[in-house]
Amino acid sequence: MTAASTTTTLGTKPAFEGAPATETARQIRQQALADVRRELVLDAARSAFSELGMEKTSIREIARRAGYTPGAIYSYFSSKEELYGTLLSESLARLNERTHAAAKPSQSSADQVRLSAMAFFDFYRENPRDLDLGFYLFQGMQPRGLTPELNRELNAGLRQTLMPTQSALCELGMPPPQAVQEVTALFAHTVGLLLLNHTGRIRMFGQEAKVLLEKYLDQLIERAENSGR
Amino acid sequence: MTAASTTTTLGTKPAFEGAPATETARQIRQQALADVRRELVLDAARSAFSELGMEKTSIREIARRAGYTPGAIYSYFSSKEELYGTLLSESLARLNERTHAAAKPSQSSADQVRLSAMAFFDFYRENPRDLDLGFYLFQGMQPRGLTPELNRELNAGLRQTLMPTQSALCELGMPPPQAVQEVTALFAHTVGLLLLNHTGRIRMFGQEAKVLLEKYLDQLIERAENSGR
Amino acid sequence: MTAASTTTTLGTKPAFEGAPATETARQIRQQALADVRRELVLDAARSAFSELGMEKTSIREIARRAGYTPGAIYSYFSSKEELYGTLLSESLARLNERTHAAAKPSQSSADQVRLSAMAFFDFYRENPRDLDLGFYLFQGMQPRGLTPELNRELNAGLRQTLMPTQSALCELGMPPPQAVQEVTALFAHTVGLLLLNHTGRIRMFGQEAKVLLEKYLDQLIERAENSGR
Amino acid sequence: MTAASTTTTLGTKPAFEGAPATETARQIRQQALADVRRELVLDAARSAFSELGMEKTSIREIARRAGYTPGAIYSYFSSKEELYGTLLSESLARLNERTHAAAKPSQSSADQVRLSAMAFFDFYRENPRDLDLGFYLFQGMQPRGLTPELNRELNAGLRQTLMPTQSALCELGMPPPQAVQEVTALFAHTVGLLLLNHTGRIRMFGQEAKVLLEKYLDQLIERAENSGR
DNA sequence: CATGAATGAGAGTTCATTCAT
DNA sequence: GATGAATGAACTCTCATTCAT
Repeated sequence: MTAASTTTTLGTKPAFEGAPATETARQIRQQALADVRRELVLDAARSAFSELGMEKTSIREIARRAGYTPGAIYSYFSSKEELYGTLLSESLARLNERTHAAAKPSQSSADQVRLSAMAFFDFYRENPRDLDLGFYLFQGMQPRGLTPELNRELNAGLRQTLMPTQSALCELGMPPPQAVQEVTALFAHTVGLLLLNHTGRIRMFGQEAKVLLEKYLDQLIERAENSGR
Repeated sequence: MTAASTTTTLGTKPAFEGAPATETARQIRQQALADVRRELVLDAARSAFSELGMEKTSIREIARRAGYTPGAIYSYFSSKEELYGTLLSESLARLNERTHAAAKPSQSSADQVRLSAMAFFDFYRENPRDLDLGFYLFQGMQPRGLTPELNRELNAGLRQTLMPTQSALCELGMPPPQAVQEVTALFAHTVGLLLLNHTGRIRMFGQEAKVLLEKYLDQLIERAENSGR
Repeated sequence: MTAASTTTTLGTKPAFEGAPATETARQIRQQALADVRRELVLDAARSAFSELGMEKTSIREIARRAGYTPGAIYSYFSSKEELYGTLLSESLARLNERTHAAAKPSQSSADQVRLSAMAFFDFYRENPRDLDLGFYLFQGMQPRGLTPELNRELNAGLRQTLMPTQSALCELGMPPPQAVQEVTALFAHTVGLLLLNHTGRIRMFGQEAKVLLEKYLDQLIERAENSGR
Repeated sequence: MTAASTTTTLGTKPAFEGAPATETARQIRQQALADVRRELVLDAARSAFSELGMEKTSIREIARRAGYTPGAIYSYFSSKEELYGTLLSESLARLNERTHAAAKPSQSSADQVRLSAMAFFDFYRENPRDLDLGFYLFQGMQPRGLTPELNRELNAGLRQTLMPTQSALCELGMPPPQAVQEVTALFAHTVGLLLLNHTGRIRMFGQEAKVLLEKYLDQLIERAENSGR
């Protein structure tokens, strides 16, 4: 900016009346660059979280890892919470991809239930910081400092993530309303297991989270198969 | 001093043989007073937590609510973490009482399962901040700044809480190892539902946490009754 | 960014060859400014020390005098001890300059002993807070919170300071091992006198520190001159 | 106080017109007890200092070690500084005893110089915390918070401590004014060596404090013996 | 005389955020 | 867009001292 203005004769800002077409093209390029840099910040934030945890990660630390100074972060995110929100949004997108990729039409519906549910479980098991992120932002009744739009988007993303499992249950003969109910229960069950696992409490009982989830899925599939009759 | 004067008629100095006894009486009263004040601090902490959440609650805020200056808190708790630990410990004690009171020998074993499990659920549903407390302190692999002894004590307390349900399952004919497994799964399921409920995510699915838990318990009892055969 | 803009001729961005140079120039200016401000903080610290003494000087007080808020100090020094260490380091550098400047080759060796030793004495006599600083940081077996590197640096600086005197003693004919010993004793003697002077205890004896040091130096030079024979 | 009032019938305060003789006897006993307890506090302070150092020793810690609560300390000392002052006063008394005991009339005057000076050195070498105490209280121009009386008393005590050495120098034939001067210089030299030793700086030079002091004393005695001629 | 609860001031330090450049 | 200096409010915790009992 400062540097840029030194070479122009106007010294203030690029002329609007110049070549609009080029201007637009350049704007597009600029936007692309901005997106890349924004992603760079998000990468830095992710790496900081996964190494230091949610609480020890400061804007300073994220900036440092992104090769920026703290102030620069605010060019891309208007607050820490917004940055977190975006991070969660991307996390949900990756999760979504995993659960959808897990359930292929070539498999039996039972397998689709099992695999999509397991994909969900494995995602958070392998990336416990993504779990932290979700807990951090959804603590309390109103999600912290998230804009309502982002909140709705996150909710929709989460809902979407469970669709493969829900559809597969329907295909097994379960009536849609019951499928929704079962998917909700499955979601709760999975989250509970992940939490016990993540906090180490499951060792208290001498159990394995994955084994328990497998048992739960067996029973769920049995209920689905029986529901049709 | 105060105590001493109560036993003498002259009001100046205690009789020799009276002294030790009265001394003790005074100590007991003093201790009782101290306990009351300590409890007052804990009440302030609880109220702060429930209004502001765990992270926004500072020693300053707790002191303010207790009518103290920050330094005074350290007469009762040597650190913030110790205060939190005590709070969680008391929370678990209350929970323990609830689950044990819920399952009476006069009831059928099936009802004992249902009622003790529901007592657990209702406790946290009614006192969502107690849930926060547990999550706060058990975050990460090693509980934050808790002494290992307190950690063990808390683990034992939690384990104890689930015993009524576990015993009732055994009485229904379930082999002990399976009962432990089922209780673990039940614990996870309940925690998951509480979380969805607490964060409002369950509305997303148009479901009721309590209904889902009831369904889960029906299935659990059925499994228990069948396991004997 | 700046680099990217260098490819157009339209004047929105700086020319290729100009950018790096200006960039560097700006960095240099920025750095110079930063150095000035850092020195400002050190000045404030020095003034606070000299008025309030070492222990009553807090980061808050230093910030106040420097026209900063407490947090700003941490942009320049990562901790109170680092600030103190820097202060001591600069103090030693000034002292070093004085003792080296005092002993010129044109003088007789005896005068070099006298003048360099007196320079040491006068420096601390005129700047008693520099003495405090040294005592503060070198209290106890391991210097308080100083990094080992800084500690080594300080030790080396102190050692260096006494070299002019040591060399002059050798030139007077004193064997090096004895010169080291004598310089150590001289150092102790000087520090002792400074201390008595600084704490006012020397008045107790109705003596003058400088006179005593002069006598000591006369004897030392005599010993040096005799040691050759 | 309370105890005192127990013998009166008025129950409020001792009657002046009561039995003065008995009152006095009891008062004396009381005073003796008070002195013992005061000494107990001083012992606690000494032990705390020698284990924790001057800075980490708080009134709380001293009280704890004395078996008292913090408030009780103020029955014996009106402030922390007064406690320190008393401690230093006792320290000087012990030192005094040592230097006087070291120089016996049966020894040669030269030995009396050597032994009394060494007694001084050894005392502080063996009890480095007593050195800290002196430095702590005599820092800055005006001794911290000491009453002028105590200050004078301390000065006199210190002066007294060096008398055996001074007298012995006179006996060796040194004129009194020169003896005072030499004793002052010796004092400074010793303090300087103790300081270098205490802070570990003497290792920098590869020297031994005691050896240096012995050399200094040899020279001093030689000067004394020559001064008569 | 002794307690012990409480104060009040202050310590060092951290951090999201702002803003002139 | 980016810098980086700076703010301001917050944090946990310590301590000498006071005072009603």
